[in-house]
Amino acid sequence: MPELPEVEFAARTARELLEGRTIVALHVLHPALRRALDDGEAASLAGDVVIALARRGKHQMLQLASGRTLEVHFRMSGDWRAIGGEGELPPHARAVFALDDGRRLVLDDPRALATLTLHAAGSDPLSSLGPDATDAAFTPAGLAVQLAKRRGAIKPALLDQRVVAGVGNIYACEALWYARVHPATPCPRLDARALRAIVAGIRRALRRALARPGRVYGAEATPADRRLNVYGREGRPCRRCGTAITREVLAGRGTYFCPACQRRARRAPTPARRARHP
DNA sequence: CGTATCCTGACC
DNA sequence: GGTCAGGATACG
Repeated sequence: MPELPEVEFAARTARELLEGRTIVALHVLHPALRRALDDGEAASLAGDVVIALARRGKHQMLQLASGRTLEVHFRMSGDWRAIGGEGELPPHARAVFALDDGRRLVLDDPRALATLTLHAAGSDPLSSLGPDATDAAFTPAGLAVQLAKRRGAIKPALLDQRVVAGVGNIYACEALWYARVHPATPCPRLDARALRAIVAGIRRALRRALARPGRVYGAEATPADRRLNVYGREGRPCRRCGTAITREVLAGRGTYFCPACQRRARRAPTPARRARHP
């Protein structure tokens, strides 16, 4: 489920429940969570107070009164469910925060890949994260700097959270469709115009998803949800030109694009790139 | 760089 | 039974 927009909506839910509340207990229900958070750490959360919940990229950071930070990452299928004291746990409950007002916040995660990580006071766990995709600090010029070190394809680069935080497989596909850039285009072949289009495409795809809560993909997305233009639309007509959408695997991820309106750049963008040719 | 891996469920 | 999945990381 979660890319930046879905995490943003989930974070709003969690914020409402958690902020200002004392954690009575954190119950860890799935053993995989213990790889990052041992039982002692989980127990140490009892009595701590959630001062604030901040989202950075796809990470949710719970700032605790003790000065520590509890990082929550949903990975592939995590989500929050809020229930009262009597409510039944959802079928894929993996962890439960019991709060001092009697309510509970449940980490619901079918694939059990989500992580909870406790960071000591004063540590800076997200220092390598790039600018938030929704932030004004994410600019074509900044993207150019990040991509200058890369020779590989643009789409895997957009999925690298050090380049830009919050872009996942769905919105990387969508953004490149808006930008009319082929996902396999080598980074060195992208000129300034293409980078501007990619940044604008990312913003546009995310803005569209952030405009309305709810899933954009999967069983819970209604057919009326036409928020996605290429992802999951293999064989269906491109909404711009009618050409059948193609699916290819790139860097191990399903990659959807229009083979007609997303072409690879034909030549290097700057003379410097070609300087070594005679 | 691509590939395997974590884990479970949905779908063919 | 096999394949695929919205993420990230360890590894060759």
